[in-house]
Amino acid sequence: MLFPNFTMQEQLTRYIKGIITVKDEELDKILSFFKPMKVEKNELLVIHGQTSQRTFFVGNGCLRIFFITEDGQEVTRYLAFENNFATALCSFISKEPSLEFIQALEPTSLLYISHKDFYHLLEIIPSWENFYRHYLENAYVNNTNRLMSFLTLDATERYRQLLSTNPKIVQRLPNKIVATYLNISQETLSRLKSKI
Amino acid sequence: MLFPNFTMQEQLTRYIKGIITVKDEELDKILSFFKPMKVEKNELLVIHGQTSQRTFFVGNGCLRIFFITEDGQEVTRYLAFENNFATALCSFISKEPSLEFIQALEPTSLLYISHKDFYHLLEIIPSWENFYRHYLENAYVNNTNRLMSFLTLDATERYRQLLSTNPKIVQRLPNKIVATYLNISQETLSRLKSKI
DNA sequence: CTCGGGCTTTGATCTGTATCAAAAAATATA
DNA sequence: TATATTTTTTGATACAGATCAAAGCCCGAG
Repeated sequence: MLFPNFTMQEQLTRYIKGIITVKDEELDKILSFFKPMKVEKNELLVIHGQTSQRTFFVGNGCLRIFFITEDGQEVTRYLAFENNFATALCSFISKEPSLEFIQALEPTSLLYISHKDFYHLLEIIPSWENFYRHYLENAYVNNTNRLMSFLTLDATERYRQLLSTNPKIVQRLPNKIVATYLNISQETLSRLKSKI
Repeated sequence: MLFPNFTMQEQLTRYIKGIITVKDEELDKILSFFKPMKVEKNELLVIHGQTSQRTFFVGNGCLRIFFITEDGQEVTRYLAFENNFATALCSFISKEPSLEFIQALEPTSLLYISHKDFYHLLEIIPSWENFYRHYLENAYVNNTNRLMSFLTLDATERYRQLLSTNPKIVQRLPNKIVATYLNISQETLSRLKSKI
């Protein structure tokens, strides 16, 4: 392939333009800070305790953000398929070491930008502040919805909701992972799948 | 009292200056959009289904943001004491009707700004965008911590965590409310308080 | 001071979901 | 194709916390 990243840069362009209006030279500047990268299935991109220095944009494949509880249980906080960003956002914001891991669940090609470059863009490109605002707003709304789903729905209802709002997750990922996303045990997921 | 709002404006000034650097005339402009208001105990400020047109800054007293589940349970999403903002943020962001209520739990004096004016400030005062960014970042981090606490802690652990990070909530508010904040029944809260 | 209505506590019971264990099925490896 | 490994299913049991019910307590209104 002559231009292996052509498509991914385009995908990102489309994503950005869907949110903000930018001049072409600004867009070029923005894109110039995103580097392509390929990761294998199960590879870790951010390791617990490490300051998250990068934000990822998935071109193809899937990333999951998860953490591990005191008694060793994995909990999946976020799943990003193609054309989505994935960041250990809390650590990105606070600049504290990450409590979370980021892992590829499939062979994944992505673009990444460093923390430093991301903040640099905030300074040199006014509309990037706007982009970030929308990104934060969106992350906040998602998180709140997820919080509400845990506070108000039982396991079956959460699974039903996931099926209707995000069927890809159930279709593409193994039960094991889906269960950690719904915060139920594999056994319970298996049982309620057979009932629905 | 001659200047009943003097203190509250000062409180807000201190809050804003703790986050961003603003010129005095910018600050005056900002403050000019915040109007004072008093609400009685139990009074509702935002009603379910209403587009949230306001953001509140608590001068004195306490506001809670809550929603009601399908089977009629109240769930408290956020509690704001003095020197804190309270917004039905999802509805503020999406401009959709609010799924949440905002209610005073004590006689409360506050400053409010309309949605429209808030966005107007974003346009005319560049550092306000910065303020809002910090506000969003902070809201996001809080929400994520709360999400994690529900995913990883049992009732007793959540109560202990609340006691250590936010003792005011336990001290100032009736069990009933604390229970809806921890998402446990009053009976369970009563039982675990007696054990600790 | 006292009466009434809400809070809080205590007890008994029930239920959703976890956990443990093992079989069955699917997938990867040789 | 056979074998090893992982994932999913099924069954049995245990438990945290809900719900229902009733008694006790507190605090404000008159």
